[in-house]
Amino acid sequence: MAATIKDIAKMAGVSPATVSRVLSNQREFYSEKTAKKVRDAAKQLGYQRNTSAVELVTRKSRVIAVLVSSTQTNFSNPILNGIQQQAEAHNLSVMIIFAGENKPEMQEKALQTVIERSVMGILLVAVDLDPTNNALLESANIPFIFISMTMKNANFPFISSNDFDIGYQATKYLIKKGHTKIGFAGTDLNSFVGNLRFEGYRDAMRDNQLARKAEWVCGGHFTYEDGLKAMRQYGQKTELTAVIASSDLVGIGILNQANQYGIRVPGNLAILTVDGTQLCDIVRPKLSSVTQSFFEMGVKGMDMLVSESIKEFYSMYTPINIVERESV
Amino acid sequence: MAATIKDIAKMAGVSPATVSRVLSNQREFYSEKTAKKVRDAAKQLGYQRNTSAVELVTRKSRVIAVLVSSTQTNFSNPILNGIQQQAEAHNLSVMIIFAGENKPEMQEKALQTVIERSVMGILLVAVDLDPTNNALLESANIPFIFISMTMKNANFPFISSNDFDIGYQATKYLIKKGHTKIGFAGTDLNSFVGNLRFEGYRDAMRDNQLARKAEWVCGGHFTYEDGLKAMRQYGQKTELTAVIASSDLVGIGILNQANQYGIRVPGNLAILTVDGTQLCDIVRPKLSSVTQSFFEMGVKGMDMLVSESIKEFYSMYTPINIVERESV
DNA sequence: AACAATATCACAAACGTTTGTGTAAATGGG
DNA sequence: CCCATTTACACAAACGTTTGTGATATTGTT
Repeated sequence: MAATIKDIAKMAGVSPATVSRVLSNQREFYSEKTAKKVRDAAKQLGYQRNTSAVELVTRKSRVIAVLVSSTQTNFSNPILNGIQQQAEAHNLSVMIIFAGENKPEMQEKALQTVIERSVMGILLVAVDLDPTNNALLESANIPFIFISMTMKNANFPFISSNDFDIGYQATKYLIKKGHTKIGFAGTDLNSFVGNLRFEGYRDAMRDNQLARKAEWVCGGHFTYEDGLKAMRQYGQKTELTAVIASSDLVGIGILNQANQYGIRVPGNLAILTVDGTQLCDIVRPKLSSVTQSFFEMGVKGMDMLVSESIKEFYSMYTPINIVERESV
Repeated sequence: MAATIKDIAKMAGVSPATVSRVLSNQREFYSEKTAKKVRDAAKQLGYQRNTSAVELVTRKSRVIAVLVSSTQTNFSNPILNGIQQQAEAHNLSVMIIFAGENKPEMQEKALQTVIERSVMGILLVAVDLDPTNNALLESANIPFIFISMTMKNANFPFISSNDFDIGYQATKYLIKKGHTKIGFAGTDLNSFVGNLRFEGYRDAMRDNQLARKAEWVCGGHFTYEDGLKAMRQYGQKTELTAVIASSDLVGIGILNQANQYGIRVPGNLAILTVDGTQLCDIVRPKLSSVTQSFFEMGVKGMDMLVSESIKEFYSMYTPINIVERESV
């Protein structure tokens, strides 16, 4: 049905080889006169190149696969926007695949599909890859980078915030504001990033000679409900004067539950959230945050993937900065 | 580098044809004995099929392209989740491409890339296709469906809420609650959906013998800032007792600006938003909404695309329902 | 035991490109 | 005007599959 390169060749009276070279602008192979004939014929036939054929023969594709964990934290959007922007700049296509909620089998299936397509690179956004899939990812010989997720297995390249630093800076900031009893809510200490942040929190407390209590830290997975739950665990008469929320949504959960308890924010309780998305600006009081550079993660991730230098497993941190709003 | 079907054939001592048929389970073509040899060899070689080659020869692909307008309204996530769920059910891959902020050239480029890939179907999520691209979309002979966007050009199949009904039901609901002076904020009346919703609003007012004023309706594009702006336009001493917000974010903008004016919600001003995402639940007061079935749109869209019956341009509405929370 | 029917497999063409190489025509220098 | 160089193009192989058809071996029927 669709027109092929041969149809164009016939119409223009040249060989398919010439058509191919004209259409991909290999200047030293054709004269302008035949080039025009070819281009006219192509337009007239409504030619669209067949990407499968191209990728088959060239043995590489111009698509970047993005695996994103479907645990819907809202920060994946700015990351994807960054990725998309750079993809356009490099004239690449982006294939986004939801890798499920970090279930090993779903991850494996997602990996299979992208490897079959022999994509030119893989970006893993916020996916906590199960160790059983490590081998599969490596065996494909496709460059990959983790975004917004650092791995215990330090051999994998990543672009992310420094999670230890997030915990440390957040705590230090609150201490500087005069707080001594500081909660830590909404993240699973068994997860790698959760643990890193906690260590930052712990060290900052220690470095300032502040005691901690086990009940000040609450688990969770970055959700709004985790925030509500954390505040309920702290209770109406909590001794805490400040709390670090693992995400904006957690922060909002804490805020709402605190208000319900009659605890005023920031009067009775300061809240500092991690992420700093638009959500911080649309609630009242606006939430102060440790803001991550999500858009930049996407940009840098894509850039690193197309650069040749990823051969040596190179990782980097994107900056974090504390944005003061109204909640501390 | 990577193992091919021929390598397997050699190792198993059979022909490539047999390997192909074993691997794709064409039962009537091989014995279990050779099948086992083939499968063992495949596993041992770490075989991954080459999708390009498959698609080239079969002349069809198992990927659905999703074009999504990057005007980041937050409702695209549930739609994408619905799409993704059904894609898995049908064993399809999903390729997501951001089509820019409804700029004609970006739309064209996005369309080109998916057509080149000869995807098996195209889902256009919230993209307001420029008429200049209509021909391109149609010429590709690839089934497509618009999601959450109805077109003036009625010949294109879509899945969406009934926007007239959204306007009508929202207005009717507020009238039933005793309101007579009702604002309409955050949508561009020149857009097709904006206009439809406005007509619903207008007709509901008329059907209830209520007068309207031009200054009660404010334009915009569903953003938080549009909400702030609308409320500022209404002013601190507005006569309005209720307002319909074109999105949750617009509703929150109105809410925050109203609070700043000392206008109490819902005491002095009722707010009814359109969309009904999680945002409605995390602000205080919680926002009542005309809730759309976004997830279902994704599910139905994918289902329609794979069903054969889309040949005749079939469109459908997904249900809307009013969820009462605390803002009216 | 002979023949038909079936099961199992191999051959080879085809999908639409890209690209190395061969070759005829055009150009240039002297 | 002759030979060397360059320009402009065509030929054909290759990429990794799928699939129609033909060939051989196996089974079944009488």
